[in-house]
Amino acid sequence: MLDIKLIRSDPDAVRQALRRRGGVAEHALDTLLALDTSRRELLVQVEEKRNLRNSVSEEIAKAKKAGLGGPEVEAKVAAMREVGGAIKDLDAQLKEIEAQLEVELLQVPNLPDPTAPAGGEEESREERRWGTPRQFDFPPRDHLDLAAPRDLIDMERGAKVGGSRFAYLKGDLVFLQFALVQYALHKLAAKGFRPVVPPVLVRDEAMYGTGFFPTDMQQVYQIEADALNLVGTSEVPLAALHMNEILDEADLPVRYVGYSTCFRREAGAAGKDTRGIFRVHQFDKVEMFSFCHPDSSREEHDFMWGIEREILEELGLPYRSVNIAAGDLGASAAKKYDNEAWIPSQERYREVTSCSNCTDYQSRRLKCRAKGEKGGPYLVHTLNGTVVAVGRTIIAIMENFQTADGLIEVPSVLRPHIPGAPEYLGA
RNA sequence: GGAGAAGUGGCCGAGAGGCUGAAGGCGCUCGCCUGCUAAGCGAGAGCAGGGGUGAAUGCUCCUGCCGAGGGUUCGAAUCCCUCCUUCUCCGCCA
Repeated sequence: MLDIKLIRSDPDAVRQALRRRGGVAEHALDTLLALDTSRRELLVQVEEKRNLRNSVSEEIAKAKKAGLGGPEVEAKVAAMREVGGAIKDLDAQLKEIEAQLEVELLQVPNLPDPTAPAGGEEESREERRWGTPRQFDFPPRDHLDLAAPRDLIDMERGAKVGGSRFAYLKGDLVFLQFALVQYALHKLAAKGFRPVVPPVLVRDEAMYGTGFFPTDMQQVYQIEADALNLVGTSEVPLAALHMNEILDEADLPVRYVGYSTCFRREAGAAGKDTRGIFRVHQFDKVEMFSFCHPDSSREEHDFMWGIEREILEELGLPYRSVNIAAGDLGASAAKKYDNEAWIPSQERYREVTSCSNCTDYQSRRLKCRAKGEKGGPYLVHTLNGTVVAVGRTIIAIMENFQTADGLIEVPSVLRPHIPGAPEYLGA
């Protein structure tokens, strides 16, 4: 959510920034400004009436205390009864306008960072490239084919039990999954991120607070009976962890690394990435999250992006990093890097991790602030980044490190976390 | 799931329709005082929204905030309803 005061005081700057996203929600600004104006007009009226009522009520109290009843007091009571009615009416109008304002405001995305390229998807800019896609002296298989001989990924039964885009992960891949998780958690904990296993079912409040509602509602599994939502990423419960709180400035940046299962409806993705576990309804992910001082979120963003690259490099996965264009950013993000690992079967780079700076967009909704000796409270900045998206990383490892015999070489950093510390899986 | 109890400022805790944004205590900040510290004395201190004013850090006024949201009333921390949370007992359970 943007600051209505900013929109009020400098609408042109906001307009221009939104234009870099391709003009999203630009049209909403005029509505927003009009609503804001009538809101403030009404507010003054209501408050004047409240003021009147408060002072006259006090007079009534004094008169009664002094034992003075009589017609004068009765007249005042009657007058205030009327004022009370007027307040009620005005209040209802005010509530209505505030609700509209809220609806509009919730739909305006964050202002992009100046260093995010303007324009749509095609304007996203490759910033880095690491490693060289391997030249195979045999035809490389994709992750499903590699899994098939030892039944490591069972899509058929996944579909039988859960429907399409569900899978059973079996055998060695389960160990590989937890090796990745363990490796990621250890690394992040060593860098000062506090490990967290968060709730994966959350209230609407958390979804709105993080900006997934209302924009991405159709991507979310909603449990109507209990008014809960399955999270698509632990970013949601991690961000909401400090909802309605004032953090101590001395504690900033407050960093967490969360491990959770993630659930996504993938509505509108029909026919896209249908093979294997690249795009499924359920996957596990290790996610990092940071609440930081507004002045240092750019550095924090680079720090977190750096961790993501370090991990891909330690795993030995060739990748490239892309600075996502403004028009392709999620609603909450001001800037985002995607890290794309080379997927041999697709002969292209595909997103495995990403890292977003949401500035104060989420914290304003979440009411998450910090306070120091000098000043505050002020809104913190929030950042999130994938540490390991287990499914996609497994795919990348399987495909990049396959042997002609169909074995999978285990990245050395993961071996200690697998029983027997094997060099190859499937041996 | 059933039966009870409770949610007040950074913390503890009073308050049971009318100068209560909220006693008292602890903690905190700034003065004063004693050679330092402690004690003592004095003062101050919350958040949000809005109006006025100023070039500005600001000043000033108003409104709201005693878990959240409604209601009753001239007036609600106090009465009523709904929800949330916590605690106790029973049941169930990994």
